[in-house]
Amino acid sequence: MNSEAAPQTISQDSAPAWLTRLNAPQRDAVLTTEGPVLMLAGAGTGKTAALTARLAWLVGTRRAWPSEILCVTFTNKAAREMRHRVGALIGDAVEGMPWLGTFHSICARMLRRHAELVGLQPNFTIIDTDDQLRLLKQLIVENKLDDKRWPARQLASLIDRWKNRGLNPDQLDAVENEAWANGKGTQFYTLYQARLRALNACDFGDLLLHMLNILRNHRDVLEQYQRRFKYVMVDEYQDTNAVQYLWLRLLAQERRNICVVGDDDQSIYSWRGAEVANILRFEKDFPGAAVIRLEQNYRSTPEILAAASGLIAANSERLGKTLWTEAGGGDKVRVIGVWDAAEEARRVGEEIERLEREGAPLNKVAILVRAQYQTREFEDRFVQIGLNYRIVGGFRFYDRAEIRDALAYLRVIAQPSDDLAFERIHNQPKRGIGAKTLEKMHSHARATGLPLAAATLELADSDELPARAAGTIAGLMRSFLHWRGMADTVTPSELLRTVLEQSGYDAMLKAERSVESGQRSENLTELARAMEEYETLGDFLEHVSLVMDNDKADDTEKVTIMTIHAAKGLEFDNVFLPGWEEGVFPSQRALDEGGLASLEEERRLAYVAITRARRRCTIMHAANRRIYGQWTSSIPSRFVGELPAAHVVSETTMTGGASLWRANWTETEDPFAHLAAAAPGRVQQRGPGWQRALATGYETAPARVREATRSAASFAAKPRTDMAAGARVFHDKFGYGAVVSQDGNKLEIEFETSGRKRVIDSFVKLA
DNA sequence: AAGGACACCTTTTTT
DNA sequence: AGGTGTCCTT
Repeated sequence: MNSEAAPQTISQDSAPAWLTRLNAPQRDAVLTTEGPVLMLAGAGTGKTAALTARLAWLVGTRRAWPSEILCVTFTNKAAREMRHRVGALIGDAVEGMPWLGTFHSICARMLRRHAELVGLQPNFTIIDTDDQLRLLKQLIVENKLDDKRWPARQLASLIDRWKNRGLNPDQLDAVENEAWANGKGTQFYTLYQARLRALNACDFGDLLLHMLNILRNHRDVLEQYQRRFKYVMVDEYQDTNAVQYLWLRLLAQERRNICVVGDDDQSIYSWRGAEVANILRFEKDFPGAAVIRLEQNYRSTPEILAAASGLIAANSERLGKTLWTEAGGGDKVRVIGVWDAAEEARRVGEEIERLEREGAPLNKVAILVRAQYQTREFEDRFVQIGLNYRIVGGFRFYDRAEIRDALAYLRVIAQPSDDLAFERIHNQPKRGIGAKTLEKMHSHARATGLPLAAATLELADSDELPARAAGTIAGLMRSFLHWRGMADTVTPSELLRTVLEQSGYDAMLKAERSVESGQRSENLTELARAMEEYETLGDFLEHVSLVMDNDKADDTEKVTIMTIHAAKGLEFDNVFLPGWEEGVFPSQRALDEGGLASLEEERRLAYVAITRARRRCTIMHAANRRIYGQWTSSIPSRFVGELPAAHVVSETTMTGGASLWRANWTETEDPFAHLAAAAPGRVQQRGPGWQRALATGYETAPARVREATRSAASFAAKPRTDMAAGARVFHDKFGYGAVVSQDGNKLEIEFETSGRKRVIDSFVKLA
């Protein structure tokens, strides 16, 4: 799309090219500007195209100024993308779209204007999860609860849940109140809120809850925003939680020009309070809503679509969509069974090297995992074979200790009452202020009601502290005064450089002389560089807490490794989906706790995963995996079994194919007996995935058994030469035993405690 | 006050 | 298995 075509006005009869390029339902979604609109957009159906066109249309036809449109997304990435694409359609007008952003950043912007209505100052701090936990732990300890029995994490997640549901402390019912420390829910929630207010701070949940409270309690403010926002648009509506829903409803209920876009089949965030119900009941909330279905898929091959559709069909409670595509051809979805996670990584590595040789760009290859811990195996392997990769998510840039320290300094400068930040750096770098002194500081702060930093300054002026400690503290406080004075005259990034230098932080890193400390210094340099585009410290700090992420632009070609959650909304030519095993995906937790609802969410997650693929999708399951450092046998995921057989082809890399698995499992013992026993309620004890694996890979001749090239070699191809009958050996699971016979790479061993077994020689070492 | 040993708990997923 | 938090030692 070129940005020269930037019509500022559009008349109805000369529709711009970007509009005529849309398909009929997409165009409907654009042109139905008045009244409520529910856009049900399946995966890959051009929902962002429709949404951005709609925005451009509203602005281009002068129905609204950019500043009169509220456009909400969930992630910063989505907001950026939308801003970018709208810009391509209407040009610079998009610069003036202050209300395009995430729920959190938009609410933060609003809350700064009305902070005093909820007892905050406009420069309030937004604390992150880490600060939140430290704060809660302090509260728990101060109030004489055992923080082992009642961990801060648990309280944090309860409070989060309450906030997500729009509940203030006084709105908790008896059940919720009981949920923490035998009826102390309300008390601790209240204490926490009071403490935050005293710190002039709020957490992520507060951004929304405070704004909701303001809109509820201050008619004038509500009306001001209702007048301002002529149109409201919401992306990923299936992911909204109760507060977000209530907030939107208040803002949109007057004009009713609200257009929500979503896909109930891609609702994967119920664990953080999202309620699919919001999208399911939209038509009830806004009677007369136009319902527009985007069902033509522009992304995937028919085989991939069919596999995904077949899988998701197993869910109940769907609004129902039928994805179709004009494209033809394409490979079936492959399902590959491997021995263990290491082989899984080897196999993926080989496949990717092959793709690379065929000229496929690595940027369009992704490995999507269920949980972060699965990435390690791939990382290890790719480092070994020298394959460029990038891991998205996990630790963010600003989660690193040195970045958080630097930010803590800046926070204290920006806001002297930020006790959490002050506490973080009071002895970083080491100044000889330990637990004892800190305790005195805290008790003095409590006694006087002063912020920690101010109380500390007072304390340093008294004889309460040893002269030495008092001296260093006084020095530190003088530094802060000095920096605070500088803040108005120098740029944020200059300020940071000064602080790092004068505080001794730089010196501390230099003195360490390790590889990591060098890396840390670089990170801090990077931070200072990132700050250069901000004019004020406040701007920067807000960006850090709400917007900043670490996907830096990177021009080198890399394979992407990330969680399925993080991949939502993205697409790749080639997608690898490892770890499709019961207990991994669906996750054990989903199986244990959430019942059918959470199993269905896992299935939606599987659906999201498959629909990321444009050309080829490869699903893998390993027979053995280490979980919590313990070797565990696993059976293929039930989702494997639910894939429609006509669109799937199964393979195994096992050398000797069936015999190897059978030798170990089906003939000698049932390795899954414990799994079956652990799930008495399960109808099919082994799950359909197991049936499929047996049927396609191991019982009958497989459709296409691939002999592994390199991957199997390390564990199966070459028998060990250091084993002979009679050798005493050790096996992780079975313990000590004596080799009875050797058959290729398989050993028959008489174990001292567990009897005679057939095992793979690589799992055994000489004792 | 600081550094080291040990117990422990973990793995969903993120604004 | 590995990282974190707590306690014990110096």
